[in-house]
Amino acid sequence: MPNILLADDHDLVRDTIAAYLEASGEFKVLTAPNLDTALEKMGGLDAIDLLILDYNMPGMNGLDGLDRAHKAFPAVKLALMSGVANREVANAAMTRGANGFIPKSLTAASMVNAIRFVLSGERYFPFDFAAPEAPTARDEAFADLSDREMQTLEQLCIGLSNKEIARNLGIQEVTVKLHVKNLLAKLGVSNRTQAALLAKERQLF
Amino acid sequence: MPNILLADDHDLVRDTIAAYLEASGEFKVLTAPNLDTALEKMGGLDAIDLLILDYNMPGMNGLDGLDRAHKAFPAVKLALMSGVANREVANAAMTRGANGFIPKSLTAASMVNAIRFVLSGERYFPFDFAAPEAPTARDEAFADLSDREMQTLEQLCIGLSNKEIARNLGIQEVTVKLHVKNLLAKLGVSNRTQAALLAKERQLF
DNA sequence: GGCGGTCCTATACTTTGGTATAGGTAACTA
DNA sequence: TAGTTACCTATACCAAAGTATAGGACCGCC
Repeated sequence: MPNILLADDHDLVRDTIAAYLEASGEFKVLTAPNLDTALEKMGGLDAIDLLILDYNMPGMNGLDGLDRAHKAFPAVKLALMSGVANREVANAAMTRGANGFIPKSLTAASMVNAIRFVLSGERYFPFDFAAPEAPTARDEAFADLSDREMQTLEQLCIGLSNKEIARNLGIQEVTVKLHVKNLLAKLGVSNRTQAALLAKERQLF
Repeated sequence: MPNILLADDHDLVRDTIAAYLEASGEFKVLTAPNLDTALEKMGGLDAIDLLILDYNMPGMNGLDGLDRAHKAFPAVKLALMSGVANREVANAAMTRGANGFIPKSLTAASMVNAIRFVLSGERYFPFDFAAPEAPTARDEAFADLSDREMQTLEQLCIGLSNKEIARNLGIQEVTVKLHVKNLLAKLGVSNRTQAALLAKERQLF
């Protein structure tokens, strides 16, 4: 019987999903409340076949958690689970070596199918996991940002002033203004607050 | 056997929690993906004893959904479920007539106990539902905001300018500036972007 | 009545944010 | 080689944001 390790910081979600999977009689399910204890458990006696990671969890900053798990246990199959992630996140997860992506919009039965599929060595990646996912013209816009504009946006997302950003990046305030103006245009918003809100909404930082 | 209606927009979470509750053999569980269909189902044949609402769900803007449900079916017990809500939200829910508050940090077994408790007519309200909940000096700060300041903050969170806010609220731009200045001070932040970010982080709007 | 609070407005001011234009460097590319 | 792009800087200007102070209207409260 395959061993599954499920890492999610919400006890309720974790317990119930684990119970549901166990009830199918097909899997043995271990759980962990965060990435670190998950990795510890994987070093233990039980050989884990599949690690399911929640996207929003202590220790998982963005997709870096995937990399950590993959590096530590390259042989173990990885699946990312998320309630909010959009297609971009799913895509990024797959390119980083994940074997599956499980949106929480899935039904419980579909999840079991997906897990079975992944365990059999396939990659499960529901391209249609949600409504057509609004054109996302804006998500593409983020890709158009230059390095400096990206760094500037990151600082905007902490609510810093142009002056502070200039100091942090080691450039002049005028230059920051330029970057801000350009990134506002690229993102199609009209001021820094909207830019910060948009970036946060897209879970960029 | 008591009838429970569980409303959550995440299929996976909803299905597994419902399955877990059903498996206890103590309840009959119906489900709905949003508030509207939940209210529809309650108008049907089955008499619902307890309605469990997810805090973040289409149709639930903040706690208004609680009010709607309570007005439509005053006799039905209400519980709010949330993965992110802080103590303030829980408190507000209770003062609005909810019979229980179920944080997703609860274990599955505790949830069943809580539901049993609520169905017996008690109010379940775990004051200690999370880590000591970081001093949250700032969460209290939100309570200090006057009505107008709150409305102003709400508009800030869409990235509007003072001029636009003034138009929306039907007051002068100077007045908006005053409200902004005051709310910045109360929240302990130094500009509108930080205020918007903070409010969003606390899931206020 | 007076007191305190919220809300609104006004004038006046400083700082910050955003735009426009122009010019310079370096790196990569056709 | 010339052209493109990202990056940096400069000057200048206008708009928006934020601060300070003062005053009036309304309310509930002691």
